[in-house]
Amino acid sequence: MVERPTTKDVAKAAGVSLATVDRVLNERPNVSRKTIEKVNEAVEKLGFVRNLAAVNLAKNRIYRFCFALPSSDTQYIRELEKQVGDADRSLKTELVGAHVVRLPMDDPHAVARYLGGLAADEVDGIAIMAPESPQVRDAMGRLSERGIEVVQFLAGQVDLSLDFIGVDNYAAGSVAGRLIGRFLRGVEGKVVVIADTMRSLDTIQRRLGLDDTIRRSFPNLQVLPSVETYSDPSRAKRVLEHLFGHQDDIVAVYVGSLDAELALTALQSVAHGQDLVTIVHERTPFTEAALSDGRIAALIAQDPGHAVRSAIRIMRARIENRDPIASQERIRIEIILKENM
Amino acid sequence: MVERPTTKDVAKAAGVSLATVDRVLNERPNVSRKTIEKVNEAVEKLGFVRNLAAVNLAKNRIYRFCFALPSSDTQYIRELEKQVGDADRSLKTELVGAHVVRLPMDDPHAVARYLGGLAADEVDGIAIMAPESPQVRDAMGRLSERGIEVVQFLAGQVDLSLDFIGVDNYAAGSVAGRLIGRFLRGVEGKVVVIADTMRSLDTIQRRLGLDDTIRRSFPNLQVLPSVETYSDPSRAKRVLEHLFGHQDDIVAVYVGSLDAELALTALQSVAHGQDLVTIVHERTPFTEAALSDGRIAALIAQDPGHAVRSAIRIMRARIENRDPIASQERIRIEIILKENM
DNA sequence: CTTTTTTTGACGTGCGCACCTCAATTTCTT
DNA sequence: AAGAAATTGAGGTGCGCACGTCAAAAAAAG
Repeated sequence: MVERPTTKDVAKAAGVSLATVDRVLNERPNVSRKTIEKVNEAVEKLGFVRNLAAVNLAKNRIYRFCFALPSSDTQYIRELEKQVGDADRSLKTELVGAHVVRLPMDDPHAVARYLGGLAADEVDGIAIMAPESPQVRDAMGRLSERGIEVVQFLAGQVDLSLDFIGVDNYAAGSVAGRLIGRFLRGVEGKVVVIADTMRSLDTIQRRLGLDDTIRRSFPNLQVLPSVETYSDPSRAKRVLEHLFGHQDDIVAVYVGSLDAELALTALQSVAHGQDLVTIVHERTPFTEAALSDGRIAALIAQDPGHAVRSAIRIMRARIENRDPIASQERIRIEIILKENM
Repeated sequence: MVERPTTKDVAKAAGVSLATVDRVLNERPNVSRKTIEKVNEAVEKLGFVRNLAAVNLAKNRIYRFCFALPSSDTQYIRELEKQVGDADRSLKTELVGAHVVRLPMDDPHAVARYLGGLAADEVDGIAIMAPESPQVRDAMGRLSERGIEVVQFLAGQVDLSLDFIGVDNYAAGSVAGRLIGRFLRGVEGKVVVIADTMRSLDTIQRRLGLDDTIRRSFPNLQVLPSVETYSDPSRAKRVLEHLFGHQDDIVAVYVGSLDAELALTALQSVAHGQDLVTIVHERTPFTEAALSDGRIAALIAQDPGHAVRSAIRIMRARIENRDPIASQERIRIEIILKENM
């Protein structure tokens, strides 16, 4: 049985009092440089590590984390909401709570207004899934200054100094490119890209990754200009009909946004019976079914449960002034086939 | 600010004393059926959840977990060892320690002897990565009875009632099969399977998965009998030379064990310049390099860091009599291409 | 109804740390 | 050297719970 050193041991080893150790450990004022060093040396020497249980108990701290998700009600968002609920339940015992708010992410002012109204005594951290916009970015920065931990969740604001939880979308697009190229093994033809809208940063990055990989590694393929559905089924069908009417050697389809269902439904009525290599993003009941019956060749996904838990761990680590474990928190780009569903 | 209910609140709500609440919560004897129900109802009503920090503090409990890994010194095992070290460091603050012991896994008696010598006061749980064998299985069962939590780590004993951390190897083999079939897109030819030894359960299961998928979905391919290297480079080279000398339409190679380096090195000298779809298991510096430069088409992997952390969480949950979060603990079969390394 | 057994209550202690107050001491100013 | 300021020590309290002791009350057995 190995006894862990306590603050008392540190005090003895450093030749100072408990109060002083406390001052050093909690970075309170009025401690001389020399004393700080003495204590830190003792900490090093003993390998002292704060007992988190005791810290949390003493602080009697409850973490309340909020996930701001889009109000659009897709299967993927619903899955995220469920994961937040699960995390909330299973982390109760560890003194953290998590809840969801739905915000109209297409209205940056409304989002910024909501964020602006948040107070540090109602929530300790917030994970925001909002598309890039200056208003939102500013609001996030201000939250951060007000002492609320902010992370970007699955959707990015460019080059902000906040933590980002989610995959590298350029790489995700590249993966799609390689899968399509590999699955077609030298066949010549054209690749259709379908997206909700190409104005979203994530979609743009995925498209770039796809283009670069295809251009570099699969010159037999040609990527067509993106088709935007604007989440409108009839529009989707119309533009796809036009496309398939004018191009006769389409061999692959890549849906670069989150609404695979809309895109694939439109596609099915337009390109029925054609042998297409189809790649879409994210696991949902719909995409899983499509993968099972072969309408989709592969799925590129990021685990929503992992993303939620990771966001919580990161916010918590930041609040406690610890460094998150980078390797644990990196969200992987998952490739899902029928066999590893 | 929401106040969490405490045992005191439960006592008040149930109309009993703190001592009685304690008796019920910790399942101590001498409590009447009625009282137990009253307390449980109060717990339900208030949504009371034990404060883990307080529990751990009061119990002043330190968890010591052990990872029993094979003494064979491959890159993958070394990576596992590193991950255990990382976990040990980052979980210090949460009162858990983890360390590695290396055992000669090819000697079941030695393994069983080591396990038999373990006492419950030196370790709280052990994760064992040992190939299937009756002796080891028995020893694990006895450990479990002696109050040491045991989990099977990445290598399985069939149908034991212990937790298993690792991927479904049949599915992993199936994934390999689908990747090979997809990447070859109808090309006819033969698939070579290379393994350290086919006597390991994991390897057998992967082979089965591969066979079934190829047979069902890719009748253009034919899987050849497995080649065993016995971890011997010269033997590997010899048998592969023989194989490639007698078969002229080999189109794919699947390395079903963990020693991709040995197999690929032998392969390279034998089948230099041939266009083979090669699939191997696990990320190591070697396999990553091979993936980068195209010698490997894809990697099938299970995240060793995740596996280690998952094993620790599961052992801990078992000790605390909690249920692990199934979805968090499932190890995924990862497909890794150049683009999502 | 008494005796035995079971059930309950009251109370104390300690886990390791944070945070607070009030002196006592040391160091710096002028 | 005297006062002001900075630094340190001593000590207490409480976080929520586990665990132990002892006595009182209630229920079961005779």
